[in-house]
Amino acid sequence: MTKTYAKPKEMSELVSSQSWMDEALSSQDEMKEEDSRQAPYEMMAGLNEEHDSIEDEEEEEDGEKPKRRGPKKKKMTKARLERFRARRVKANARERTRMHGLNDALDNLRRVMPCYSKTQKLSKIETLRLARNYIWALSEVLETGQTPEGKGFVEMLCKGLSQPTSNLVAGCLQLGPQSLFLEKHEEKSPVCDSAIPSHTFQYQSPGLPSPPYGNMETHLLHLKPPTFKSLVDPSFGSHHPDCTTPPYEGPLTPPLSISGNFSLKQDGSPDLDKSYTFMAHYPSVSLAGAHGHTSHFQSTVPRYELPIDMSYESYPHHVVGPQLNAIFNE
DNA sequence: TAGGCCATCTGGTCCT
DNA sequence: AGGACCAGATGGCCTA
Repeated sequence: MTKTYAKPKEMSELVSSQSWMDEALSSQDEMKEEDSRQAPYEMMAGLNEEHDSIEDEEEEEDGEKPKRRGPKKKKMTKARLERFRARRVKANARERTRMHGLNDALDNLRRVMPCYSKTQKLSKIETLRLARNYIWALSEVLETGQTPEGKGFVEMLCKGLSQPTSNLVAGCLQLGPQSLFLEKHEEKSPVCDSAIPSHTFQYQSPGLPSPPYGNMETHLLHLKPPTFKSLVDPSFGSHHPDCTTPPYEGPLTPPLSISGNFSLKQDGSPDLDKSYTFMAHYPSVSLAGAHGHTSHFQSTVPRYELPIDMSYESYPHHVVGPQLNAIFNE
């Protein structure tokens, strides 16, 4: 489909022809800026210097244009044009930095989501939706004081998410999406119905995300082990000069095996050296410990029984984090 | 090839 | 005046 956007307002007026864009694009390779998508406007700063006035260009280009109302714009002298361009260049740089900071924050958010993959990032909108659902689901858990029941918890997380993201979440939480969605279909549950219509269900491998997220095997080839830190690591520092949100460097959950279970060392601790794909946070694990009873997660997911005791007490302290440890022990 | 997602540029608006 | 924020426009990349 051809996108039919209106023409940019001022750019076409500022510059009489498309030639500046062509020149700018052709000269992109020569640019020394870190960003190869550097501004065409910034690149064109040295172009069309023969024009002393923007208004001159407007008059030349479009004689049929209706006269603009209001006070007549100041004549754009060469000096004014220079200043304008300089301002624009600076503003563009600021805007880029600002957006990078925003993206960094989104990345940090992705890392604390129930599933996280460096290779297949959730889109921005899906990240926000999942975050909303996650907060909602955890709030429910806190309010009711009960551990999240596997399927119901995943259903809450999946509400309004796309099918691939829903499958990803379900896979990460070790709930077979197939069973989840088929059951949902049978139960006519409103949750996720719009997001994952049964007739479009294309799940291929139980417990694994569907395309475009690929499968565990392919991801396993590309992933590196995570750095486990506490969930509320005080050592957080900003890696971006303009990013006020400290980077989230990990807290993530132990690596999953292809079957979706943790890879364990001989001593029973998670094998952090093993490749992994998606990291799933298990609120049920932590909260089970917090409320002093064991997780129901295993019993609700018979096909993916966890090989270890998933109660908080058995969970490695360095994974959960001392801060949370203190909270849970309150 | 359509459509989704993204980065970037840009002008407008508000605030300091 | 200048910076932050925002939303529209645009083109690139990728996937089904």
